[in-house]
Amino acid sequence: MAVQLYNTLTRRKEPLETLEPGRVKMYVCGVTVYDLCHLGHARAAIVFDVIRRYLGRRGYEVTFVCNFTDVDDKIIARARRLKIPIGELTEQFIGEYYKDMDALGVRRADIAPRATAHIGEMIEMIEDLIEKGAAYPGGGDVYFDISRFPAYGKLSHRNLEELEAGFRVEPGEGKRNPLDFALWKASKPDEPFWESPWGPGRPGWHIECSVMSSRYLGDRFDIHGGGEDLVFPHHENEIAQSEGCFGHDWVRYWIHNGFVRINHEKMSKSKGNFFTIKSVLADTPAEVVRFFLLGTHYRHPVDYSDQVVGEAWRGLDRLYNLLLRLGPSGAGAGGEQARRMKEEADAFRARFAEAMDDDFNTARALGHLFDFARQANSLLLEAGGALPREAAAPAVEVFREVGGVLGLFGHEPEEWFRQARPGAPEEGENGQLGDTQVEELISKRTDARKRKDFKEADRIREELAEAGILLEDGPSGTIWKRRL
RNA sequence: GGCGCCAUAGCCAAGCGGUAAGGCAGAGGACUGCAAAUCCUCCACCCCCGGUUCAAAUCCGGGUGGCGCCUCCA
Repeated sequence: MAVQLYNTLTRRKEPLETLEPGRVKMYVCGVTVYDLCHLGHARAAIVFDVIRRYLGRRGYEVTFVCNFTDVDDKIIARARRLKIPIGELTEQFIGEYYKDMDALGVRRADIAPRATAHIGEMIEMIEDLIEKGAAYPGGGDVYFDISRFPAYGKLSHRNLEELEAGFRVEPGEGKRNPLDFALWKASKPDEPFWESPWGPGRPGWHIECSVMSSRYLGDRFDIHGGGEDLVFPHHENEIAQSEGCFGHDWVRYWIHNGFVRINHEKMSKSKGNFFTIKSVLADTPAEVVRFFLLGTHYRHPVDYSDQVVGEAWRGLDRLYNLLLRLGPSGAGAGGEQARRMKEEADAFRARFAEAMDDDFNTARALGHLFDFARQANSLLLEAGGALPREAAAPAVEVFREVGGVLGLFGHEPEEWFRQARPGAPEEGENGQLGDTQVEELISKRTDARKRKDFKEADRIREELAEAGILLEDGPSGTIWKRRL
């Protein structure tokens, strides 16, 4: 059974049939680097990161291209305000982008091209479009001629009449038709520019993706992705340019992710209702963010709130707790449990694949993961709380596998539970204890428990509790977690 | 105004014609020196009204309520 994926172009799920067997070429629109990234960028990055990882796991050789838009109005405006060259500004925010995405566990693209490094090719493509009669210069600008591309609107499923009806006419532009869009913009005084056959200027936004994708993936490729706000006009325009230039169908599958919302509204710069990735990661582990985001299907909106993230965190804890329990090797004869653990792990592996094959349904996949966790916990219980290493191995292994796809379970479970929780005493504050202090107290308590001095044992438990440390006595000793 | 998406338990969420996954929270029970963790049990007639069908949360029509795109936006 092939991977099924929802194609914005056809509004249907379709089986993935790649141009070349066993290979997937995908291009995802990256960010405009003039400011810090927010959670909306994080979702897009994580969604396509997971898609890419899954296809890789599924046996495809994936080539993943994700660009940086490093010249545009906002970049120019901001650089001017800061009185620095745009290159300095974009360099800085590309750096911040990588810090954020690395922190979120987003694997880097195979190729991350920058618009300004492909200006010459953009000019060539624009010239080509002019030659083909699909574009025309006007007053130092160059526009794409919508009337020459009858299929315009096929991605966003609109027709020209509808579009014209709602279009806001912008004055002072040399367009023949209000829907025509700029391929090249003449530069104003004091703006950065590149020389071109039409005079000094800079590329329009859309042309860069057509140029860079074809440069690295060829003039046809399999998957093009981005946030759903890019469907119109950005991706529609890309199609017009590319198909107008190449003279054939361009991209096979269009994938768009839904928005992150705050109080039911789209998170966006202009609304000002955004959280930067940095601010979120200041008090939430990256894996919690991933887990939270992957708990909703990628095409649906997700509402972000402290409450919901807290719930996700506790859910992830449950999974990590299983990993914790699978760690220490128990003595017991785990033959029967070992056999069943293997069965459960295999069954889960199959269900996970089934869910992911169905339009990358991570939410359903996580549901199966919790089912599996319950089964594994039951087996652990039957075995007296711990299993021999060989018996636990299939479970640990399948966790590794799905973790590798989802970008989860990258921590040692002990370490996971020892990270600071929000509201816990701050480092250096009264009551905050270091790991070694905690462990000393635990060993004192263990001695006390051996003497059946439960009063002293409970006193130590209480002391640690006040410092935000939770103790759990298990078959293989006492473990501790940092808790509120 | 045009086009489109969504509406499932206290909260989040899957579901794509065959009689409601999963998580969080809550209740009861088991286990435990205590506790936590874990396990078991319980907790939804799927926004409303019509229609199609042997059968609808799922399809069609009409409401109501959210949201998005049409302008830079992941």
